[in-house]
Amino acid sequence: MDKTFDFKNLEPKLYDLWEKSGGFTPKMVVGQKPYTIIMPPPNANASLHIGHALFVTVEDIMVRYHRMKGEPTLWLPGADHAGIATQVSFEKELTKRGLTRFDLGREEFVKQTCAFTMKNRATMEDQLRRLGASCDWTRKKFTLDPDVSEAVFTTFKKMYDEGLIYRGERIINWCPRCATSLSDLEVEHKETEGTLTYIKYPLVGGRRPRGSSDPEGKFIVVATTRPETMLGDTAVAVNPADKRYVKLVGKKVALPLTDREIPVIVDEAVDMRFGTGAVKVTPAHDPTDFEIGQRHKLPSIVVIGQDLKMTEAAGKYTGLKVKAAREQVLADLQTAGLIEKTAAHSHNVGHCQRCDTAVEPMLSKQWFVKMAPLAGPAKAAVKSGQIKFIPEHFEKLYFNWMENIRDWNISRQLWWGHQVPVYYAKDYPDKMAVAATKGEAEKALGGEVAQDPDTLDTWFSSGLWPFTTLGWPKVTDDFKYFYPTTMMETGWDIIFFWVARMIMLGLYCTGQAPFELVYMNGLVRDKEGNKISKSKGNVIDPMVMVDKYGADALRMGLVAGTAAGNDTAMSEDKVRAYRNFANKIWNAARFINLEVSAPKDIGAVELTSEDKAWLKEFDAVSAEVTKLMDKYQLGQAAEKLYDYFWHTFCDKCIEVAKPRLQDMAQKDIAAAVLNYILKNCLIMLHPFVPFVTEAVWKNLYEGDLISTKRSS
RNA sequence: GGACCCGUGGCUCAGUGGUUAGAGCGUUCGGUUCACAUCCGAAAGGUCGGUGGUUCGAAUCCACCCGGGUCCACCA
Repeated sequence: MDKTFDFKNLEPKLYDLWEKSGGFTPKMVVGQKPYTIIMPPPNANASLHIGHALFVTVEDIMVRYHRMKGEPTLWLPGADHAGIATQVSFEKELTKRGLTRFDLGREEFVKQTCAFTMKNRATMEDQLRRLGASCDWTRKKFTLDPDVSEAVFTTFKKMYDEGLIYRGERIINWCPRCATSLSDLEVEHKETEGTLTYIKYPLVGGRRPRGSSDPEGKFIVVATTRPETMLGDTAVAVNPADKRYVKLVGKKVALPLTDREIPVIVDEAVDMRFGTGAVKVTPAHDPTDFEIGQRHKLPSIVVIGQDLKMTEAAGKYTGLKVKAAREQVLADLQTAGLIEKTAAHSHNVGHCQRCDTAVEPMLSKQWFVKMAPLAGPAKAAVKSGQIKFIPEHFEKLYFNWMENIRDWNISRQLWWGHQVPVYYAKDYPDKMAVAATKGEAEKALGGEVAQDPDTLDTWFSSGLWPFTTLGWPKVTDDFKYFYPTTMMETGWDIIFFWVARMIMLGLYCTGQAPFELVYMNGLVRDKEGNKISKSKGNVIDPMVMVDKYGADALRMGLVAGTAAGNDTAMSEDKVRAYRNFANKIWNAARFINLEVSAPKDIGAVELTSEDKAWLKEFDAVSAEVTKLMDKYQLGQAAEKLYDYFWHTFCDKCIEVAKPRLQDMAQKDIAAAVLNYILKNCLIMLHPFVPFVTEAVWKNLYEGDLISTKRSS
């Protein structure tokens, strides 16, 4: 054996041996409960980052642990097309070439994005191998695989037929850069400095409102941060309890800059303490206003188009960009003497999660999933303990979201993703059919059809992932045997995006909760606890760590001493420390290999009381580690093993044994004990540091099956 | 506005009712290089944010307070 563990040379060889041996493919034993993890499919649009390395490590540890216990163990790998994320990322590439997606056209764009994705996917899969991921590559899946897509379309149709998916004209989040609608989750709110403008709306035949700030009594004053939307106002609302306005309710105001008159109405949603207590209602451009509009059957007037230009409904402002329209509206109001005052006002403005462009709330016809009927069973599954979260407190977060759930906008005007399975008759575009395949649509519509250009929210297919990967809706052997799965391991940041939806859709589609356990890993942060980001320049590339210190070292660095759900601080120092640990294992084994030949079984030698004490201590550690593993306290299990192996086994057992190994009378006994503990430590350590333990094992117990010499 | 998390040695964090509170990195002193990119031994360093309570016993449970962070949310 070499003086040090040559991870650079050995790790890839070992992985190759593992993969070729078929050991990652489980044997399905009838009657034996399998241990199953469906890997969260990494987005196939970039290399793996340190966060991926963490989840791979945690999952691989659990999978190796259960596999070694003799359970049929499946870890199914995959890749996600990652709709909007990939599209935005590829569009950035195009921008560098001075192109937009519209220059390419949809077909060519999809083709190129696909090539881009496949290239990234291959890289990503290699990186998983380098991290030691013992997943079953024979079962790998991609979210755009034909069978997965078919399952997605089938689900869409089923939900449509059962009234859970509907098409509706509602206020959605519109990203003007991506030119698509977004779900509420894909919008990030940012505190933005704005201006609150107080605008006077003249009363029609009005009487002086008591306490009004308007001395003439001819106006009702509203406050807004979006003056240009006034062109689409269809009412002014006040709180029913607001005494200041009680006499104005039911009256009309003349909407400035237009020739329309709009009513003054009452609605609970109005906050008396904000602004003047009177609010302009623009149902087409504000979510609250939309709801007020629904309650009062107000018309919706769209004055801002998807291109962020004023529509024809905006009269003389038609064609102006929103910002220009705002300035013009303000100027015109000023001229008319209708601006009472302005005030600085900071408020939250939604931004696109992917491209950071300010999102425009907009009335639009989109597809939605009705969430309330799905949320009920999903809440119950967690409440009843059918699904458990680790750590438990994330259940509160889950309930909190479930209880305030709103319908889910699932249609996107993107090009990369599953095209919605909605078809229109070519000759009669009003005739629509939802069908799992084009053939079915043609049958239903009796002739040629055109497919709706929209695509699905990428998280829709993700929500089906635990079972589409196993062949559902076909009742395959895999589905029967491995579903429901055992554990879903993922980051707490996608608990709503993904975990909640998998539970809802899993229960809906299969009638069973898709997994028993949700293990939340934390975020990997830098040494100072900062979020890792390219812009901060504190990125730790997992592959660089693997190159410098080995995958075992990186794995230990990621999990040792961390707890589920807690963010973990990562540093090169830490990885270096565990590189030394991997080497320590190697050298302890090397020492025993040098000093001991053909060790006897501990049952075949006369143990001293001291030997018995060593073995007893080992047994205690072994029991404790097992207990920790079963409770998913991996960080503690890793630390316990580290501490025991280094500071008890190496520092004490081996040191004390050194003189005994020179003593003919003691030699066999000492050798047997050392060998026994080493061998069992290797077994327990293997899930954490699979490479060095495997290399040692092969050298000591299987003969030198792999060369430990550096290849020239 | 609602909800959640955290506050433990210089730094980054484990530990969630029970004997002298732990690890990694860092610091100090000594030894060794005879398995180890070294390694070993020893040491310094914490009234576990504060106050009150429950308990035979609390870093660990409860209440309040202070400090830090995060998420959700339609105050225009």
